[in-house]
Amino acid sequence: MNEISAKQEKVLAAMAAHVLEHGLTTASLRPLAKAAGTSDRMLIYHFGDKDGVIGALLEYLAAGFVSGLDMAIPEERFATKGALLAAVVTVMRSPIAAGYARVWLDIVAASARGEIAYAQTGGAIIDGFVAWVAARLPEGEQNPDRAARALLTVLEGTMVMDAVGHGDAADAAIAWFSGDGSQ
Amino acid sequence: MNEISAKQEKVLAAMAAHVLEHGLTTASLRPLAKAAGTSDRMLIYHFGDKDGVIGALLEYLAAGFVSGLDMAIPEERFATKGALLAAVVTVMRSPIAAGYARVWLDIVAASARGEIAYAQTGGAIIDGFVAWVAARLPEGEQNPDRAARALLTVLEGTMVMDAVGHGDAADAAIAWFSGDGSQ
DNA sequence: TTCTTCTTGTAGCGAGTGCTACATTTCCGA
DNA sequence: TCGGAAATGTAGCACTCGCTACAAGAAGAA
Repeated sequence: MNEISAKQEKVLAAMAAHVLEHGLTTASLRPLAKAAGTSDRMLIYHFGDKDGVIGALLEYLAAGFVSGLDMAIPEERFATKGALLAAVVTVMRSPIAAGYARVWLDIVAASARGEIAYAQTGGAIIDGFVAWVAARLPEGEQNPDRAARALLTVLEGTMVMDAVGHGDAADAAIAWFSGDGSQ
Repeated sequence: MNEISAKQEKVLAAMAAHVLEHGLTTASLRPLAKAAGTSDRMLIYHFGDKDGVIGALLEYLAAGFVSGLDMAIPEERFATKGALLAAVVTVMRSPIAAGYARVWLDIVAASARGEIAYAQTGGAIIDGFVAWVAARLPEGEQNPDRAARALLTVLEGTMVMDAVGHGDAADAAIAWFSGDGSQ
């Protein structure tokens, strides 16, 4: 359905790099076009309007994120839920993931503001992420879906805490999640 | 230090109401002024520049939030950490708190984007919140500060999940936090 | 009253926003 | 080689943004 030429792909890649550095919701057409070596005129021509540009960008970024995540953490079952969470948090804290974290929090804030396009994309990303986590949970988990969602919720919390400079709190949550909370 | 007249207070209250409905980072001077029955010219006059307006607004909103939270959940020790988390989540999901959740996620996203003023305010809010939670933790908690930070991290995760329409995942995390994760 | 200081309205500047009208070039099939 | 379609450049429109210059009223002190 979405036939994109090699040229389009290059444009998207360049814009994605710009967005990963500067944020998504603050991006405007002219800077985006400049980063991609084209003009706002051309972006509108190819994507219809700004929403089209943002939508394509979101799709591109989401795909890049999951492939990067798969690269960093191949599909294999972890010994404990805590180890899996710690591994994902480590990846999310790496410099190359920082841009994705920024964009993700932009999506979340826009969703909370009621922008349904963002909320839908955000929900879809979470759905994919739940499956991704469930496939890496220790074997014998009674309710993998439920466990994956709980783990993801804690992960989201750590991203928020990291964003406001409270990685210490995030660490406390990870440690607590890894133990049973009693220590 | 911050002497604010009754008139200023009214202006701030009106602007806060506007921000709670429409978001913080998307707010601009003219709509803000209109909501407060004044002019952009006057906002600059009283607060210096837009950063001054936003700063005063953040201060006002933070104060309103903690007083509302104290009202909803007075200072008393809960029987379990899970019960405390569930109580806070219930409050945060109430319609009157929705605006604060929106604003909070705006602050988080701006912090991630590197806007230090927001990051500092966000960090301070978390600090206050940690103390607030610690004071309500069950007695006999070995490390209240650590437990409070872990609880808060999970709470932040639930807010993110709620924002993107995955309250179900948040519920899973709450249930898991309340038990020991084995059920 | 007169003078000074505080407060407010009017108007506008320069920059940026998404988007469009119009003309031109480029390219590919007939 | 020609003709139509796709692609691109130039210029600009109507709007919003944060902020400011200037002047006029309001209020209080002398």
